[in-house]
Parts: sequence; structure tokens; C-alpha cells
Amino acid sequence: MTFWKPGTIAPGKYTCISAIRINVDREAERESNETIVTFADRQSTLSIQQQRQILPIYKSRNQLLYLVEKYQVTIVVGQTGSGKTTQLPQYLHEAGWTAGQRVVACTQPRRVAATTVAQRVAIEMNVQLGQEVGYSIRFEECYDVKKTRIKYMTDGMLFRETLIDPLLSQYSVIMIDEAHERSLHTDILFGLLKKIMKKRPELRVIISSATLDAEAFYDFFNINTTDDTSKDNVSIISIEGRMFPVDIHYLEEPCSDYIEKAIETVMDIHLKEGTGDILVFLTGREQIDSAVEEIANRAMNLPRSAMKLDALPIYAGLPAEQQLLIFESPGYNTRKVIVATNIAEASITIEGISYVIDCGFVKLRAYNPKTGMESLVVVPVSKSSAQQRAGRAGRLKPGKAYRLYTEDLFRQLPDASIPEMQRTNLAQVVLQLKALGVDNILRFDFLTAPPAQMMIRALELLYSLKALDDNGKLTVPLGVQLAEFPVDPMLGKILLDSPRFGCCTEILIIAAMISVQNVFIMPSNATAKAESERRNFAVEEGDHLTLLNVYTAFTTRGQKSARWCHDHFLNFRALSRAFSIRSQLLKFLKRFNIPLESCGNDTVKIRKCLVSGYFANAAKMMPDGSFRTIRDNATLHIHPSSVLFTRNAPYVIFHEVVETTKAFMRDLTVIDPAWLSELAPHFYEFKK
DNA sequence: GAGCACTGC
Repeated sequence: MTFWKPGTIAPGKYTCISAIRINVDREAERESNETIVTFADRQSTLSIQQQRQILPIYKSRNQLLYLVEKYQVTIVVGQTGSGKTTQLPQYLHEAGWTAGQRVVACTQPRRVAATTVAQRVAIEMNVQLGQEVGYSIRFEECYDVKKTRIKYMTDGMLFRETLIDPLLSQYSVIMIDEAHERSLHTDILFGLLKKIMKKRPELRVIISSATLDAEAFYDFFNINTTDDTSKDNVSIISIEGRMFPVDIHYLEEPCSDYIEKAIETVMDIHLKEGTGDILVFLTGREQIDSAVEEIANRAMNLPRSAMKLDALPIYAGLPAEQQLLIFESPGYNTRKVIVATNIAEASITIEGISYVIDCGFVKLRAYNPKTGMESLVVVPVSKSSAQQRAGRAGRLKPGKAYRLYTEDLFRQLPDASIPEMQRTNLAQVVLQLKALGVDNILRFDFLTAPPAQMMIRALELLYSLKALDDNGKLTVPLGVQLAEFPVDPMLGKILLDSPRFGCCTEILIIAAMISVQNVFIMPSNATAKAESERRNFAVEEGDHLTLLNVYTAFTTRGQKSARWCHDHFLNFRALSRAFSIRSQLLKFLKRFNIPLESCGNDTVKIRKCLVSGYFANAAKMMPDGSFRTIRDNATLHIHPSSVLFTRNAPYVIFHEVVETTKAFMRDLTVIDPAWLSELAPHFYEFKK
């Protein structure tokens, strides 16, 4: 595992954040690690060119170049470690695809992947990062408009570029990497690229995927309607990977309690199997914390002859300093057990894992278009997910994977998870497609179309926000500006409406804070202390103003320091990110000529402004303490993380609903119901 | 009355 070294790649202004960011994933990262190892051991070092030539993909170099030349779309199926991400763009560059100021783009679903791959390729090409090879991710642009020939970027960034240059005219080849993950932006790009290729027949597209959805990609891009397959405009090529074999073990009988089974399996491996660390996949924080505690308990009763056992949790909500513990070497005669959420499936890679335990479930977001509610549900993993999890045991040497379900059950699992496009709120996507001139959203060419009802729900919301007119066209300037904003439309609306209430300064901070997660740290062993720290920031008006307080304290008293955050049980990473988001949103507001006024301590103005965007999310308290939405009388509850959880609040607006054990409202603010009829008369007709 | 998978602009 490598870490960002401040001063080496140091992207952007926020070196302090980069320095603690963990380095991740896949062949890109694997290769960059190997470089570090070989540089350290000069005697056995292969030259960089020799290293490139022993990669599995090297054997297919000429064939790949031939296919890209001949076919508009090439689908590259390659397992982890094939080298496709780092090599393919270089081959294209060497073969002349970047001549004449043209650029080869390669998208990644995650920021860190884009930066680490670009760094590795710059080393291989012996150029300075940001010159011939660059990257583009949110808040960090590291490329030269004139010089950069190979550009790695997040898929979201390439999508942004389509809003400025709809034909993506500077690119000769666009490679969509990790397409099997089916991220929202990757899926939108599929549809857009298909359109662009009709207008730019010379454009080449490469779809790279680790699994077997290649057929679906093929059918989507193939425009040959005849039976003569020689006229197809799409080709597929498969590249071997460079993984070590992983033995898969299944249960003979299904188990009823996979947490207990996981713990037993850990203890079993520890006593019976050879060296190597253990990675356990569970679904959420609560399960992970309790499993870690239980493993630690049982580890105390190990026989004296046995190695020690060190159990550590990892999930996204954990503060960075605790996340980093999993990369530390476990100490003499000790085996590490890392208990993880899905974060360890693709986002974080831990070296030294020889054993994987897969509970067979994952927590996923689902969206109910009928109610507009999102829920977090635990569902069985897909086959490709299970495969990816198992693969985590075979990175450096052969490993073993223990699936806590039967082989028969495995066969019944779906091949792939439901794409994000089909389980998310589409308001922002619809708005952006409208901005791209896709008037009939329902007829847009999706790889897999979201349910029509989800699109209709999104259109209704946009209409009620006045982002769309009666004909479904973007309104000017509101709809057009909302489409450009990198926030969801309701949040964008309160930013653009803030001048009416003279509270732009405050709304800007609230919008940035709402956009980040896990601001408050709640360690399971110091809950009371953390709660009391949080209460110091809490105000009776609700969570939005509490978040405003936290941010103000962070930038003034706290001087944006990690130490101060730690002392007050606040997540430094989250607050630093809010700081970046605030700066970015401010640039948009300036461009839109929105005056940056402060309303001082007038919370009524701020709360009214919130209502102007969130009027649809209003609820009324019932005598039993539960809530009913004003719009359709649905039952909701206050999330325990809200500062209003223990207070009386007759009327509230909320940022979102997350359904877990109940339907919980998150991020609430107390309002006066009269504001609803005042600010959203088109939405509410009150009977008195 | 009691709880927050993971990304991304």
C-alpha cells in the first residue's frame, strides 16, 4: 500500500487532504506499487520498457491497434492486472492517434484511480505529470490544454465536458474503463457517445470491462441491422489477467446468522491455515463494529502457541486516521483481520490479504419513485461482485475465499447488480440531458432504461421547481443555471433563490455542508462524549443551521485544523471537502451574477430560503411524535442523528428520506407552515 | 423514541 507523498504528485491546492488520502485500486495501483518495489531493489529491476512488455496486454498490442483502426467501438474484456488502463492509451499515443492536437481520454469511476493511473503513465513515458499525460477530476485539473495527449479523468468530468463541447471534438479515442461497474455517469456517457459517433464517424470508443456484460455492450453499440456480421461496427477482444488463483469454498448448508458464521470462520482460518491476512465483507457499520469487538474477545482466549489476532474495521464513515490503521503492519507474530463494507471491494485495496470471507450480502440504495423515498436495503450480492470480492485474496499470491452460502445459492445470484441509473433519483440527470438538447428524455438511448415512472417523478419535481416550463423545456435562466450547477436541483434552487432573502453567504455554506456526509464522528466507545460535543453546535432551528455553525467554527475558531476537528468529534476530511465544494459553488454564483449577501443572524430568512427549494419535502408532527408529509400524508420519523430528534417541531422541511428500519428524514429544519403557501402556492393549496 | 453501503460533478 502506498500513500500520497506530499510534494511528489501533490495535485491542486489541498495537499494536506491528498496526503492522507488512501491510494487505491486495481491494476493501476498494483502496477504503481510494483514500480516502487522494483525501484527499491535495483539489482532485480527491469527497465520500465521491459516491465511494460511483460504485461499480458502487450501480446495483443498489434491486434488492439488493428481493431481500433477498423472498428468504431472496441470492447476490451480484461481481468485485473492485464494492464489495459495504463497501456492501451500509450499504444494509441505511440500509433499516432494523438497527432494533430488530438487527445486520447480514459475515464475512471473514482477520483483516486484517475490520478494514480495518470501518475504511473507519466513515469512510464518519462514525462512530467500534467504535460503530455494529465488528469482531470473535480477540484483538481492537472493537464495542459496544448500539450496533454493522454488524459485520465473521472467519468463525471467527461460528462461535464459534454455540456461545454457536445461533440467532445478534441478527443480521437475515448476509453470508458471499468464499464461493468455501471456508474451513473458511465451509463449516460454510453448514450451520448452513441449519438456523438453518428456525427463523428472518425471517433473511436473503447469500452473496457472486467466481466461478461460484453455482449450487452456489443448489442448496444452495434448499428449493423443486416445479418452480415462482417458489417458490424463493434469488435470484442479478451485480454488475460494477471491474478493468482483463489480457491473458492462454499458452505454445505445455508447458515442463519452470517455474522456469527463469519467470526467462526475467522477463528478457524486463524488456527488452521497458513500466514496471510483475512478480509471479511459485511454490510454496514453496526455489524462491523460488533464483529470486530467479538473477534477481539475470542482472540483473548487463543491457545498460547497460536499467533495473535488483530481485528480492524473499515468503512467510509470512519475518520481517516482510523482508516489508515488497516494499512499498518500488524506487528510481530500477529495476523490482521479487516472487517469491511463494500468499500474494500473496489475502492480500497489492501495488500497482504490471503483469505476473503464473503457474507454474500451488500447494502444498496434503492429509490421508490412512487414516494420519492430512497432506502438502504440489504440484498444478496451479484455473481460479479462475489467474484470481485474473492479476487481480493489473490493479488500477490494464491489465496482462498470462503463464501458463507451454498454453491447452489451462488448459482441463483444475479450476474450483475442493478445499474445505478435504475435505482436513483434522476432529477439532476434529466436536467442535464435537457441541457444537452435531449428533449424527449423517455426516448433517450439508454443501455438499460430507468423505469418510466422514475423519469416522470423527476420531470414533475423539475416542473414544480420551475426549472422546466409547460412544454418541458428548460426555463431561462433558472433551468439552464440549475443544469450547470454541480448539486441536485433542490439544493441549486435555494442557492439561486438566496438573493430574494439576502442570505447567499449562509446558504452557500449550508449547501456545501449538505453535500458531504459523516460530518460528526460517533465512535462506538465514546458516544456520550461525541454527543455532548455535537450538542455544543446544535441550534433549535434544526440541522441546516447547526451545520452552518459547525462550518463557521471550523473556519474561524478551528482554523481548518485536523487537530481541532479531532478534539470536537468532527470529521476533518468531510469539512475540508465542504470547504472545496463551497469554493466551487461560489465560482458558479459569481458567474451567474448572484450577489453574495449575508443576513447575519436572521434565521427566518435562511429558513424561508430553504423552503423555497424544499417545499415538496415538508412534514407535520403528529401527537405520537411521528410525522406525516404534507403532500401525501406518508409516515416519516426523525432520524436519530438529527438535532431535532429529541425536540418538538410541529412543522419541518427535510433534505432527504432514508428508509432503513423506518422511513427517516435526514437534515431537518423547523418551519412556519404559512411559508409553504407563501413560497410555493403552486404546490400547496391550503384549506382553512 | 434510537441509527448512517459506495461513488461522482
